[in-house]
Amino acid sequence: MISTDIAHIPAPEFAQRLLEWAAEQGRHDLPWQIDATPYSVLVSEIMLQQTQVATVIPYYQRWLKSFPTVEILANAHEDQVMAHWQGLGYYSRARNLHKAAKYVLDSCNGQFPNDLKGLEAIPGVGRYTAGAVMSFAYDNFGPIVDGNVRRLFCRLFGIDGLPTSTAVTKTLWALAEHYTPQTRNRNFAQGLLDMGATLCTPKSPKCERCCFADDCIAKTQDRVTELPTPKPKKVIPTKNVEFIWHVKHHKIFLQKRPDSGIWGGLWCLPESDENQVEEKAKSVGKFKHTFSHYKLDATVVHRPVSDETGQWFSQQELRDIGLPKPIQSFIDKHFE
DNA sequence: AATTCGGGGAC
DNA sequence: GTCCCAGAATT
Repeated sequence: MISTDIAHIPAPEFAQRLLEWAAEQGRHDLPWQIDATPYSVLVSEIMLQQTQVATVIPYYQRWLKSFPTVEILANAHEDQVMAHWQGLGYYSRARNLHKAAKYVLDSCNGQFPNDLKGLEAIPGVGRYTAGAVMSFAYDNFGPIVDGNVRRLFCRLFGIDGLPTSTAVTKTLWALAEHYTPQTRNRNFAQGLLDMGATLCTPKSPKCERCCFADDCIAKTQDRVTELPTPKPKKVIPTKNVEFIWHVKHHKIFLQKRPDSGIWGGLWCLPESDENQVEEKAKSVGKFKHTFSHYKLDATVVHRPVSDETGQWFSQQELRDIGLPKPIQSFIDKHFE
């Protein structure tokens, strides 16, 4: 149980007010809200992890067109799966979603689990996604805590401390379980997300349209700009990397990157082993790229490569595999 | 408890 | 440029 000291709004009243707000001001035309099935909800939720709605929409549409059912996804080739994820980032999500389809087919007799525990056993599905599938696919009890809920709750209940810290996270989940009703869960969960995404935004929240403004600790104590507690920023390092340019007979030589690490599972120009580099090679070109946790300073050079370690691709074939965008863009400039 | 996974929207 | 996004898995 959570103390009424923090949860200062009665649960039934909270749900009622949120549902009413959602009916009037919520989002009702997102692609994954149409004919939601456990599979389509899972696809959308995995894509939406740390990724904004506007970015996901075209990927979601293409995905369901190519992989309309969990069976078709399970039987698809990995390269085709990765190609559909090209440019979306966090590529382990794609590999896990592929694994998830195989898991549902092989270990669940093709039937999606319909409880939180069963859903969390699916590769790539954590506590948030399990709750989201329960709510959106089954319209059943499924508490959710994502970035939207963190921000909304930290303000509404006046919670200090880093919103992703262990202590605050524990409080947020307790609040989510406390306030999540037993009915109308689809509308309830959607309302929470809509409120965080469209009203209780990081900057200049639209408190005048909020159904909880009178009860919001941050608002009533004029601490909206202080909550949630901002993350301390840190400087990101720069990595210098060499990629290898190997072109023969209008074909380019690529290697599949290991599952772990950046661009995992994508085809890419071979990366030269720094320890093996003895002499300066002729540079083909350079490019820079910024990730969230480091900067990449890349040089592309001519170097010998063992043919066993990869495959040759024509310009045409490059379109059917997943290449990192900076690599794709470099190749487009220099190939042919 | 910290780190590692991308890329882009919004400002 | 900065901040952060319908987080999960790994160390």
